[in-house]
Amino acid sequence: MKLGERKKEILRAVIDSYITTAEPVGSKALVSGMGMRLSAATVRNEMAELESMGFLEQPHTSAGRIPTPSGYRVYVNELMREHKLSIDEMNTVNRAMRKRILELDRLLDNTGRLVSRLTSYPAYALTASSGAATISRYDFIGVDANTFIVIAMLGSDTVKNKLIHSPVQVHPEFLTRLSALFNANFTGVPEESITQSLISATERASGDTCGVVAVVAEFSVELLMAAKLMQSHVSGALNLFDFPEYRDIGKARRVIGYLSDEGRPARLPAPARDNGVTITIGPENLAEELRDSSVVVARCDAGTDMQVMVGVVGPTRMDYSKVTSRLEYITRVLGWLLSPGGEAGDKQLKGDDGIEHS
Amino acid sequence: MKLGERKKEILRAVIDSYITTAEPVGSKALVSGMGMRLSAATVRNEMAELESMGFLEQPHTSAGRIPTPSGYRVYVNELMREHKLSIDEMNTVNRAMRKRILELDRLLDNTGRLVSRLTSYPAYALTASSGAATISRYDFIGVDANTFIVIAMLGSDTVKNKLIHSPVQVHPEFLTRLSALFNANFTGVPEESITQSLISATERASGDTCGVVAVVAEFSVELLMAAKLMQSHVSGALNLFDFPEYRDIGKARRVIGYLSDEGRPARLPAPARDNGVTITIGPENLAEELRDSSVVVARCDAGTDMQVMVGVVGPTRMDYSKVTSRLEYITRVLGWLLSPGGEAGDKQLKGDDGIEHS
DNA sequence: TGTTAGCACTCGCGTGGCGAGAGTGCTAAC
DNA sequence: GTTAGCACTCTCGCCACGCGAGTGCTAACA
Repeated sequence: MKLGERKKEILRAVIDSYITTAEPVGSKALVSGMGMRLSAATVRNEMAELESMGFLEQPHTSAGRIPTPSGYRVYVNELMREHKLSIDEMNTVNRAMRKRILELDRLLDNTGRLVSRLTSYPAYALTASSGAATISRYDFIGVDANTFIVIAMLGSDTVKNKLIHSPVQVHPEFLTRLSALFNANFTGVPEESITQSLISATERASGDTCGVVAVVAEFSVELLMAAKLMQSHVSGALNLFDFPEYRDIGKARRVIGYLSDEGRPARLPAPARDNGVTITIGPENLAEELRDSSVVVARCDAGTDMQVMVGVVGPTRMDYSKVTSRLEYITRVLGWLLSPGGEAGDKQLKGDDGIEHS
Repeated sequence: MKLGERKKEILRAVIDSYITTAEPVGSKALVSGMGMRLSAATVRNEMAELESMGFLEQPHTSAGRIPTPSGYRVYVNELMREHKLSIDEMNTVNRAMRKRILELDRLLDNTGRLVSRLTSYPAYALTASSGAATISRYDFIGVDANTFIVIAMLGSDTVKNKLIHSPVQVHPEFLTRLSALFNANFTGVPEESITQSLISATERASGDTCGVVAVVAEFSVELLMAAKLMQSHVSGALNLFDFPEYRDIGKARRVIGYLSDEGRPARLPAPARDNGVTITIGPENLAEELRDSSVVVARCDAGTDMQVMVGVVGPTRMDYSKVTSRLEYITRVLGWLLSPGGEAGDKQLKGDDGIEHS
């Protein structure tokens, strides 16, 4: 099913126009709007053929044409013009990302916000890791007689803390003992290894009689579960309402609900390799809720067993070109920041001149 | 403007019915639906009078009546029947709150979620503190040669951490020096006292040549700003779409946008005293964006100079009675948890039998 | 005097017909 | 292979119409 040069041009013009206006585009509008050197009648014939090939369709007889999902498919695969980021936009990204945020989840949150601001579509960011997450170290800090802080580091990029009151006094030596025990027995183990018997043993060994050990263990399990759940950070959800295709509240609701619902992100599309971008158009989506939306998602790898996905959802007539280029740039920057020598990436952005030094 | 007993009963019946159906209620529907022992004609006369008093209005001639804001006002002030929480609901609250979360912002987040689940309206939670927030202690933990964690405690209930990579090696002695300097000079001071000259002095005193001090100082400022901003945690925003009055997307958007927008919460209503509940109906709201929504907000005090506000927004025909009772109960529990001897509150909930032991 | 039944009236809402406009497909000419 | 012309189709906005819910008024009743 090879398309002739002229058909390609017309298909591209139709999609470009539909992307910006959301109105079915007719032959007349096409020749006048675009700088077409063909007559409307010829364009009509071509459009009729594109329709029979399944790339265009008419909402009803005697209306203009709109692209079908397969139409968008060939558009993103071969027709789409590459969109360049302006210097301004690059600077925005660089400035936003240069804040040296090292904690993964805060970083993802920020990235999502940035993406949704830059694309004006709702955005999400989430991590997937092939290996099970484990806690790499514990620290205990006494605050006052009854209060202490436990700090747990997850892998090499996430630090979480919790403030704990104890019904009885906590002595510094008790905290030292806790620290030794947790660092010896709770680090490097997956969530399911934190069993009741391990907790009881630790309670005995530390001399804890009032459940402090249990609280710390519960906190640890919570962290490990959260890491496994691939929580997604959604931002700019309200942007969805700017698009006429989501005037229908139910539709918008389902999409936003789906994205925010934890656990669900499992069924979002994901690119196969580092720096890859995947575009999933309407019915290509696995999730029922996204069947009439499109998803563009970029991946960047951090270390050997963790991947970050940054994605955007919108109507099928999404501006694929603009979104793709921005996602690509942002995940590239994210990759620099997350690469083992994170500071190297940091240096890349120092310039603030928008010129890419890679 | 004293209302007769019968007028009160009719006004209450109209509002009760309108709250559940969102349809204008006519005289006939009233006498048949409710167990009225009066005839429709009499009710009609009374309703006409209530209308001339400004408590009811007709969307158009020959439609039923709907309550006006002043109608709701007298309803909440004197007509509303007290709603009792069921044992089940109390248990839900107790179980959800009993998790011993001590960090304020996580607690607020959870509370908001709980409220929106229990009321089916969007909920928000935020803190206001009369005194300026300050950092009460710093801790520095070395992770590896180039990496360390800084932990800052805000007041007595918030702990935040940040992972920092340094371009040069950080020695344990350097961290000790940082700790001493920050605990001496950065604790107990408001955000505006963290000046460039203080930072420079600290850099010199610590021997920092690569901006690590600046990063920690910036982190501190960020925390203090966030504490001052009264960030609000909004949950269940999507619930708004269940109400026909928010079918109009623009309206729903404005309300949700207003709540989520940081900084804005300043203009939300707030009760004057601990455990108080304030109901603000439609045009009574200061914020333009809330002029046709109602807000119910409960306050509970934690310590001497911090207040927590938990609120709910919805259409003016909100179920004030249900919402008020739930907010009251939840903030009471929150108050126990936040009271200086937080564990006392914890004990109140131990029973899980829903019986209130206070 | 307060309450009730009856009745004419009002007005929003949903339905159906109508005309305008946009866009198409087909055919014939270039 | 391309273009101009023309009849046809279908949506959308507009308007008139009738239904029904609900009212206000009046007169009769306890």
